[in-house]
Amino acid sequence: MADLAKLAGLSKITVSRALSDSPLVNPETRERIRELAREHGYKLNISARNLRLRRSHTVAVIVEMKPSSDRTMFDPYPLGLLGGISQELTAAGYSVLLTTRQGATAAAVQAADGLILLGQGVHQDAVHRFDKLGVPMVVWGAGLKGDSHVVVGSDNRLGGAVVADHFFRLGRRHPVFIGNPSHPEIYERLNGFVDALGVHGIKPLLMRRDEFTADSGTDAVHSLQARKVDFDAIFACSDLLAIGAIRGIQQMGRTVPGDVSVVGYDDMPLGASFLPALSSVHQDWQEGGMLLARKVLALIRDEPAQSETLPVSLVVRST
Amino acid sequence: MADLAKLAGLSKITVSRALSDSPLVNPETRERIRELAREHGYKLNISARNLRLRRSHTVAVIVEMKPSSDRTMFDPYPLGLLGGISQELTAAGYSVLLTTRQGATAAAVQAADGLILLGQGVHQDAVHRFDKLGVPMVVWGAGLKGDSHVVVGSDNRLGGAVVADHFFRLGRRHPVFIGNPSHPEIYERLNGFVDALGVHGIKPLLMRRDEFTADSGTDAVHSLQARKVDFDAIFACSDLLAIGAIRGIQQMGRTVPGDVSVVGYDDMPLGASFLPALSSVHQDWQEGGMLLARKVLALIRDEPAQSETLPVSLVVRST
DNA sequence: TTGAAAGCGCTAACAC
DNA sequence: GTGTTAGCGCTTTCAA
Repeated sequence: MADLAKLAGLSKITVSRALSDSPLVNPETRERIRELAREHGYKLNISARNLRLRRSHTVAVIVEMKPSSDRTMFDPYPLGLLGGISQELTAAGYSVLLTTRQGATAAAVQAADGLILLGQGVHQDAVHRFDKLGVPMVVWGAGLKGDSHVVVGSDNRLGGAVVADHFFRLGRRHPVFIGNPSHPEIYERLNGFVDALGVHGIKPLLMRRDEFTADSGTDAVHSLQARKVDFDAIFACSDLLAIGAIRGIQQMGRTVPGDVSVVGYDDMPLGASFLPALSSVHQDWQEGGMLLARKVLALIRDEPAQSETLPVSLVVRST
Repeated sequence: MADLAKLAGLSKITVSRALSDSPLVNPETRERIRELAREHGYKLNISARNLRLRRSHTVAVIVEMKPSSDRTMFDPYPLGLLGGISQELTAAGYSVLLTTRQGATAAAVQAADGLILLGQGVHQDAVHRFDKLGVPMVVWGAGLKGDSHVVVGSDNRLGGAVVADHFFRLGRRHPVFIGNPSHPEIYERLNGFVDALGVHGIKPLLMRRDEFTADSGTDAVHSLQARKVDFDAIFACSDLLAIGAIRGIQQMGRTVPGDVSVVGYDDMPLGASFLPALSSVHQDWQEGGMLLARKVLALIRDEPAQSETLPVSLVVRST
């Protein structure tokens, strides 16, 4: 900047103002300086600016990247979120600092102006650990009632409810839920499902399955068969589970959707091109990421921010 | 730091040395200072350090996040890479700055000490754009011969070759390749496949398919049938394609693996729990990410770094 | 083994 | 509309 100032015959501060679009500077002067900067390949020194402004202009995104079979954290899911987050933060002049839980002790993370937690609900210990940093924080997932964190997540209750409605309208009266309700998000799906069916006096059966694999889905259906359970609809809380369930149903000699309706969750590409094409609950990850970003930004600016749930939609295909 | 110095009755610089593990400082003094720092929740100001050291201690990772059907960029893939990158860079005291191509004009990205490009091969225009930044850069994908970029990628030629060997040992003599060889990585797979088969005097058929979906795989098989092609093995360059191909084969009234052997690529979770369980070429994304990170770090330190390909392995399951 | 001085590149506050 | 001064918090000389 000092060099540009010398070249332009002006002072450093005028250069600074010109480059940061300050209204204090004469438009012509500004253009001249900008041109000079371009010409000489000038680049703003972020560290110096951040030091001066006492801000890092950075938001740390802490991701659970260990692909555990326990959690649907592999899939298109995290990338969609990250895309939305990145887009929104970049537009606001903030950087996205990507870390795992282990890496979160790094000085750069501690210095972040804000924190976004992905892949762990509010219930996890991790959240409390990061609470202590005293930095604006937003969490993806399902909120706990009475919890004071800002949580953004898709409306899992609604997800359960729309599937319930769908089944009821199809005349299904013996629905089954497959999944692991000890995950808060899954628990909400189950809840929405149960409540919406309850209105019609229907009580679904819960088949608890911890793994989110196709095998696990097939196995669940085999169990139903072994227990001679009468069922005509399955709501699986992941697409892989759903696909496995369909396989199990076909092995029983029954048809989908003739004898049994099946709906999955997440609307993964594989489901759409599966045969029969899987009906599934769709969530807009990108939008979720953008919302997460906007919330941290609000908190950073000392503006209020509330938890928010995103709508989901049922994509009805052939199952 | 000045505060800590006052508290300890020492000078700023001694505090700085103590906290950065300088051998110049008395071990007892160091411990005393560290204890003090902990006690008072002292946090290093990264911007100030970076300003002084004239480094950002940041590596920008530029990801193509638009999930195009053209490329398998959704999937576990990028997260595995990102995990490896993050792990390695964090351990070296560097931060991972995540951006998209659009966001790459941000000042923070321009200030990065290094660049990692994901999701676009060396052939893309994007690479040349980033070249101009004059920052150490490493690219994921397939290299071009004669190209001077540092490229890390899995050994796609080997991937093709192991599948060829596998087919030959099974007695298959009429193999087909399904995929889009205009992608450099896919092109290499095809090449390895063709060359390894050529040794045995076998010439595979290329079924060009641009989409990496299951439908596209099914369609490819239907085309083979319509053209009355005699085939007994299919190498699909994605798992989704392979699954679609298997469906097509079954619709023809033929069996997998009885009549036709099928191998996919990427070894996605869905393939393993597909029925029949899909054989696939496995790549170690995590390791790839770590390697990418180590290469940029080397370049940043002005050490030499060469392109490198990672081995892949064929996971033989039921197809 | 410790310290004093200097300065990295930027911008807010206050003149003019 | 432009300039001067000062200082953000750190580490590399150089000196003791």
